[in-house]
Amino acid sequence: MKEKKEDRRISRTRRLMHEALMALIVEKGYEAITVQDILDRADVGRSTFYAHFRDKDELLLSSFELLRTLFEQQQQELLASRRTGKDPEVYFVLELFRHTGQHHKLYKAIAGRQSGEMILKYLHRYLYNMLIGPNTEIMKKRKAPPVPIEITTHYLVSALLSLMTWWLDNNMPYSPEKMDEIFRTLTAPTIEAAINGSDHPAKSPKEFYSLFIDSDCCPDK
Amino acid sequence: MKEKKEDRRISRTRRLMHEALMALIVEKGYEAITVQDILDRADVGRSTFYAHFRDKDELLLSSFELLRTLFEQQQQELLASRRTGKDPEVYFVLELFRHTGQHHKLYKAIAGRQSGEMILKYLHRYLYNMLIGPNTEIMKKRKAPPVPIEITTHYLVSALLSLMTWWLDNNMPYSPEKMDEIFRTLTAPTIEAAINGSDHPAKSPKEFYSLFIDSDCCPDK
Amino acid sequence: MKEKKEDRRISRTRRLMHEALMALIVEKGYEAITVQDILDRADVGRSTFYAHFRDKDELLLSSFELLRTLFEQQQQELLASRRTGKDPEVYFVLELFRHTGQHHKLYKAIAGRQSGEMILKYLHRYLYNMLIGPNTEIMKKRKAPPVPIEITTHYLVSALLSLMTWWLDNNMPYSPEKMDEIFRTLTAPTIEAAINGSDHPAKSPKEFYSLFIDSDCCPDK
Amino acid sequence: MKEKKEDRRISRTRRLMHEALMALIVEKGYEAITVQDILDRADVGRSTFYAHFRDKDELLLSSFELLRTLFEQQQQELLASRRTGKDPEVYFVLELFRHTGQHHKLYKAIAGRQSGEMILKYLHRYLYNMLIGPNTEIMKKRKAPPVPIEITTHYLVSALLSLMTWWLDNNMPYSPEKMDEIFRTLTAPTIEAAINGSDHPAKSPKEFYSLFIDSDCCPDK
DNA sequence: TCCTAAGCGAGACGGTACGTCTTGTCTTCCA
DNA sequence: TGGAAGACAAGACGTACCGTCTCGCTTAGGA
Repeated sequence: MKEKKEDRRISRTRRLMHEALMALIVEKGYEAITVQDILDRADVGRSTFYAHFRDKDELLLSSFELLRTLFEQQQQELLASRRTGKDPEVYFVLELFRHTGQHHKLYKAIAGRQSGEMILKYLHRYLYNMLIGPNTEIMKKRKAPPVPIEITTHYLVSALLSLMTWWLDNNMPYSPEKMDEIFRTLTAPTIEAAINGSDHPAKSPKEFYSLFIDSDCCPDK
Repeated sequence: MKEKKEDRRISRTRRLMHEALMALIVEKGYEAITVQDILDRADVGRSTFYAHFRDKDELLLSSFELLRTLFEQQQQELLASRRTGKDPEVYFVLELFRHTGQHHKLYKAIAGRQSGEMILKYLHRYLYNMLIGPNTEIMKKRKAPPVPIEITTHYLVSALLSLMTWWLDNNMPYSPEKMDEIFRTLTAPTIEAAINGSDHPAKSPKEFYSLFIDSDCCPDK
Repeated sequence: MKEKKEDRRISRTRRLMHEALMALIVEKGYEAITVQDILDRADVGRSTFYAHFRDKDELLLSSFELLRTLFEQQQQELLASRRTGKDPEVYFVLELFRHTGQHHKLYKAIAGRQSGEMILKYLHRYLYNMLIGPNTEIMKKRKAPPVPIEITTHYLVSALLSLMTWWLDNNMPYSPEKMDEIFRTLTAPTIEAAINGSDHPAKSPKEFYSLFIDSDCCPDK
Repeated sequence: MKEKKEDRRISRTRRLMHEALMALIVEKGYEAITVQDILDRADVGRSTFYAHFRDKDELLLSSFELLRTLFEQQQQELLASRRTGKDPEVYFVLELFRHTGQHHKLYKAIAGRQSGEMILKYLHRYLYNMLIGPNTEIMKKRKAPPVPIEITTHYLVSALLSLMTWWLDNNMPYSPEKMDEIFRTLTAPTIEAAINGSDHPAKSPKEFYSLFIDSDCCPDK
């Protein structure tokens, strides 16, 4: 009981700092934020900050884990509520797009310009771990897939994240549902192909590249 | 005549700074480098540096453009030399893997952990511009592709880059040729599907996700 | 009865802090000591410390008063024990040198390099008050001494303290008795001169300075 | 010639900092001064400060050496100008009192409250070195002085400094000439006594202490 | 016997100064 | 006279202490 109170006091400070960070990220972007900015906004002492976090990055990561936890809780609730019905119908990627869309200001500020690096790496690892389990399961049933399993997984995660960042960077011109559909359209055949040799094996280079390179390309500026 | 000499002098300075940057990147990674480090290594005055480049990033970009130029020249030469023969057989992605493999120390330091952000953005833009032209051409001939063309292009570029970085970050366990093949295996069906509705339209979500998520996934922590 | 016990409890804490301070002073010198050091050493809570002392200095002063009390008690006892005999023979300065010599570790750490300022001021005041009474008495009996009485007193105290610190800083190369003798040798004529015009009045500047400055002195580096 | 200019630039910054320090010392006392205060006052960057001085103390010492140099130059000039006449008549202690009186604001702020420690130590060393030479000379001519020579010198220096600080702390109630006279009155017999056994040897303790301690002294509060 | 007040430890907290570091500007010198 | 050298201002960083504070614990005396 007493522990609870102390915990609350402690986390009050942490919460203040998280909130300050979030507000500041939306305002001026992560990189431009100074530790002092956070202190001023959160009305917190410098030493307090460093007592809780090694640096700005650790605070960001910590905030991010809060977001992740939030997302996962929502997923659990959704799952639970729908399970009462007959059909679960909870699709991860769709929910991810929805969640991201809801917090788009935050995600855009975070994953858009800078700091993206770190956060994207984090997300990549997170999603990778999410997929690697099921994927390995599936793979074990088949034999000798034409593409190594980690590559496929890495590839799929990158693909998802690239759609995500494109979506955010372009002000979300489509609905989460549409994005989900696009994702499925683009990756489904790849998955098919990567798992079993698929019906049509890898095209020869010549065949493949003739698909879209038909001129002496003079790219860029 | 003297202008020539002066030009050389100038570029001597620039070259020194480029070399210093490259050496330092390999040594300690881009982010950890200080302008002062570069000055010391290149034995150059502070003002000299800022006379040539706005900041560290501009120097990196500048160095990168040198690399790109080198790559393009190699491509031209290759193309020229092979064109004398009957069959061009110059495949862009393959050459890209080869080139990257050759300079892997540099690319790893640059595109690996740090600084990746900026350089990857740069590369993304570069490759995007390379593809967007041909792609648009192709698209015009078809009608109403199921996925917007910019998304497809963005997607493909991200896919290529993700393979690239995976390859570098994992110490290039496969040959460039193998990577090229993997790339083709993974993207060919996607291209097919994105351009014309393909034979099999997007699977329903339920169908799709059942492909690899068959359990209450409890990823990571 | 209860007060007694409580007092004991209280003073137990205070005693711990005093002891910690003393030990730490000998170890690393007063200035280098942190309040935290004291807390750790005394195994005492931060708030407890500040409940007893405003700051580090107050603790030092308080410790010092303990020492002074000790010294005075010793003096009283000595006085009492000797008074039973015929001749008191308790000479203040001599006892001071003896006392200081006994606790030289402490005094050296305190009055040597650091913190000296405060403690020396304190001692100065203490000794000054000790002398000012008797001196004034004596002075009243004479008329118009050539040097104002406060100056003489201040001077004598400084002289004593300077011998004291010299003695401590140089690892006490002489016995307390010898130091006492030196003190008397150096100050007796001054006292004589300061009180009554003495037999020989102040020398003229020329005469005086010719005593020891006979060359163009080029002091120091 | 060019060096001169550079020197001037460099010293311009240093001069600004010295001036700022002096002004601030008079205003609020040395200890209360923050490095930031100095920077603000001198309109100088933080790094610049630390490029020139390790810390606040080093700046103070440096300033002090400037003062010392000033004093010594004045002495030289005085000496030179008077030497043209028949009689040098430059008396060191007198001039010291005069110099101190001229800059009393500064000296009071510096040597009064805090920082005194360091500066007084410095002065002590300075004056000690000034005396030790001539004194040793004189001593060599006599044999076996009753008080070791270093002690006498240390004693005299302390005596001078104690008069100095008393004078400053009490708002200079006497003229430099009077202080000089007092100094001579107080120290002349001591010097006499310390050098040769003097006419009257050290009084016995009983005799000596009866001079001013005639009651059970209850000093201090 | 329980109760209440105080001494106490633990340590979170706001605040301030420090000395380090890096950046980009600006002045000065030299060839 | 234009480029190199490097002094400089600006200001963020992470560290170290400080003195205040809130919180429960223990304990001892009075009910």
